[in-house]
Amino acid sequence: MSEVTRPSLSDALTERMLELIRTGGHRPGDRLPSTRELSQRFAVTTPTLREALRRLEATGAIEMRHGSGIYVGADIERLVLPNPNMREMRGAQLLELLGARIVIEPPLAALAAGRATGEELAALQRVLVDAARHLRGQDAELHDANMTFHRATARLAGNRVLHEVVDSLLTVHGAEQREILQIFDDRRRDYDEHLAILEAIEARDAAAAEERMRAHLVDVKTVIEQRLQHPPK
Amino acid sequence: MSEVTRPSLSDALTERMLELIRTGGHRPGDRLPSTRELSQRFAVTTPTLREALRRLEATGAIEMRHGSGIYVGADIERLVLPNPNMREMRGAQLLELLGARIVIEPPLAALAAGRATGEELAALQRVLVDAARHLRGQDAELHDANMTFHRATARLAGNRVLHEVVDSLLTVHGAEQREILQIFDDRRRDYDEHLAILEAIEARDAAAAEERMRAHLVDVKTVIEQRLQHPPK
DNA sequence: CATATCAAGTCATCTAATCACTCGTGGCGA
DNA sequence: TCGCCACGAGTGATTAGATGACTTGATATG
Repeated sequence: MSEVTRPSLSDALTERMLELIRTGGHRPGDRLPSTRELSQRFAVTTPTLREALRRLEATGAIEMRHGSGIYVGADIERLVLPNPNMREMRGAQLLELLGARIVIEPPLAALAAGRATGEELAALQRVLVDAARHLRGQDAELHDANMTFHRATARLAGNRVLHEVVDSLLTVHGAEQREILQIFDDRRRDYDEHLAILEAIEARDAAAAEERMRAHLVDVKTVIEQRLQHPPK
Repeated sequence: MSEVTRPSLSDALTERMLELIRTGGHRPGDRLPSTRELSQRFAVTTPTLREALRRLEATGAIEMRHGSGIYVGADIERLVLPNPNMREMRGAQLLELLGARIVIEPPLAALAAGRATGEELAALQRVLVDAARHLRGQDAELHDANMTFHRATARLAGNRVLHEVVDSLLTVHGAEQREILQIFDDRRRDYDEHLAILEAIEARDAAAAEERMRAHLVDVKTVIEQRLQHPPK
């Protein structure tokens, strides 16, 4: 069974700190307790506490001033940790991850069909050629090639924010994504569907590209749902 | 005069780590040297190094996997530390951010209409009531209330991954988002459109909810585009 | 061929100090 | 009285080495 990522002590600490700031009625600029007091209150040592604090500092939630204290950041709304937080989502969320991709990626395929240049299309082709080479190779390499296709398609859409979102989804949820591929386990079908998407984009048929990308992801999701209910012996 | 922050050892370390990733020819997914080796190379102790690593982890530059190693994150290109760092707010990026939201949020509104419970709807209503109170108040508070509506709607869709995506978009690009609101500058219209979306969700009319959310965001985008071309003096 | 076991490599955390910086306070001299 | 400055209590920054927990690939076993 795939344990994705353990919740480390320091992960939990980060959340407890956020909780402390939120429920403690602290406002931007307020000073928080000292590191000594915090480490005692949370029953961890200084270095461990500091790791949690550094994460909060990196996202702007707090500010650490040498010799002075720890202060609540100006942007109180920023009390979310994008990366470590997302990674803690696990397990049954395979389906939710696919659900998210079903919402986001098809429109991207349509956009890509509308604006991809010849050179970009050639690059996308090479990605698939590369994937074909791994059809009988190692799982890891095939997985990489498949993910590269989705990332590349997202990039062709020409919206950096959306590209970032897809990229981040596939990276942050890399473990889940890998598990999905393992359960899906139909290399040929994956490849064929990718090819169909590429052809639609090459033909600059936005509607077809969108529909094929959606069908592709729905396909995968359907298989995963079945496999989860009736695990193959 | 308050010198803001003096460069601490760990600050410098963070930058040296970034430098190592960039100039070391590392690509996303590559494994970096072990903590032990890194701490020796930089001549600091493990805890100090870890603080720097945690910051990089929080911004997505790297990923730390217990027992496995430290890996280069996906967005290797835009690695910035948020301390005194302000994000660039270029016009093109504002439009791309809105473009992303136009792709993602309408389907979420549809999902929300399909599954929101009475209690959740009541909560969403309260958010709008709260926003109404700020229609003549401070910019910051109104902005918060407006963003809360979008976040809350995303949450109602019931897909944690998608909710996380929207939340993350509004948080990470908080500065751009605030600028958008400032340029848009039509409080009444914003509020009315939010209200229309809420009504569609309450009526469990998924199609209408989706369409109104899309219209709302397209509205905003159109205004931003015009304002960017013909800035009001 | 599949499964179970094992060991090396790696991150996570602990402990107990010392060093470096900030800022208010009070002494000192003018 | 006023202003300058030295000082110290409080706080964050860093150190050192050791141990625990986890992952992963190799090996052994059925």
